[in-house]
Amino acid sequence: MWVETSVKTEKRTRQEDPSHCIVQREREREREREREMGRPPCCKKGDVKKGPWTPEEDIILVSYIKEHGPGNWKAVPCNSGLTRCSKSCRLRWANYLRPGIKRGNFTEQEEKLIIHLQDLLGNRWAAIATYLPDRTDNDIKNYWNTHLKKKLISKLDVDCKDSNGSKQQPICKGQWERRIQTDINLAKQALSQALSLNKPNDISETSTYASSAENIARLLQGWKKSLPTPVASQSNSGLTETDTVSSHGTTPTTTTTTTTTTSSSSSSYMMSPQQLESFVPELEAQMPLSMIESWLLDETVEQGQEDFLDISLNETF
DNA sequence: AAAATTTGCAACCGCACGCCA
DNA sequence: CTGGCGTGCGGTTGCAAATTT
Repeated sequence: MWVETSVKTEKRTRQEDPSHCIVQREREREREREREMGRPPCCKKGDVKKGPWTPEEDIILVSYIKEHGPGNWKAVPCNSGLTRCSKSCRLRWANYLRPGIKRGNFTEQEEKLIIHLQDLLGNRWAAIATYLPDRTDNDIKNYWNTHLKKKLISKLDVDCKDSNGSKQQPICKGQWERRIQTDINLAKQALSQALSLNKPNDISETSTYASSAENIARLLQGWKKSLPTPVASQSNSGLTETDTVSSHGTTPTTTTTTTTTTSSSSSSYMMSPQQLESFVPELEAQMPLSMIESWLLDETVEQGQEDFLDISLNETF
């Protein structure tokens, strides 16, 4: 769905709302002041194109990133010739163009996982997205808002009607115990992954891509492998195909794989590689690493990764 | 068949955070 | 220590497609 854009997006300004106009004017003034004070505006208004991206723009962006790697988004529009704001470029890359993105058709497993994680983490989509490495936070957020929310609401309605007269607790008893337990499990899982640095990635190849994005993303095939060195100052977006679930806490591998996270550790349940680096020695000081490892392994072997999910997921549904 | 309404989702906006000079 | 800057995140918007009337 590629549409001629700029004209349409002009309409996006919410001028109808008078209160909004006041706020808008206030902000304009603020920006003006900032400009006078020396702070350059993020993007020159007017020069920046908005609205849906065209395939041409996509190709420009992809080939630029192919050459320079993601990151330093500020420089992208200037150097690539795109008339887009740096933010827009980053977003387009992160949510649509970067390789390894799986789109549409959420599986039942994914659905359950999202519901479960949303229950645990709230609307921290970036954190949730780290558990679904081939999905973007935006996608998950949209899916939640459009599908899952309704699904859950109607489910709760049915539950309430079913349990006529009895306690109408949507979430069953002992939820906090289970929640805490699951939190612990999540933390353990993250740490476990962080500790098993040498384990090969077992993220299965994704098979479904958005058709248009797929074509463009294919331009990148081979690029990642041929990248001589990890690009300096990698941003968090992108490069997921080889990325593992890394984001929930694995430290960067020392292979040629560029490590990134789709989110910047906004979750308290997860640790950034930096955090882990400082956390692990700290922990190790308190107890030997082997102990931690065996503790983790014991637990995960006993339970199995899926078990902990199933338990709570089955309860969620 | 046309109009009205709903749905899905790409993209924007503003805020917050971390890094660095 | 502080402020500027770049980046990431979550909420929200609005367009196009799909569905209903």
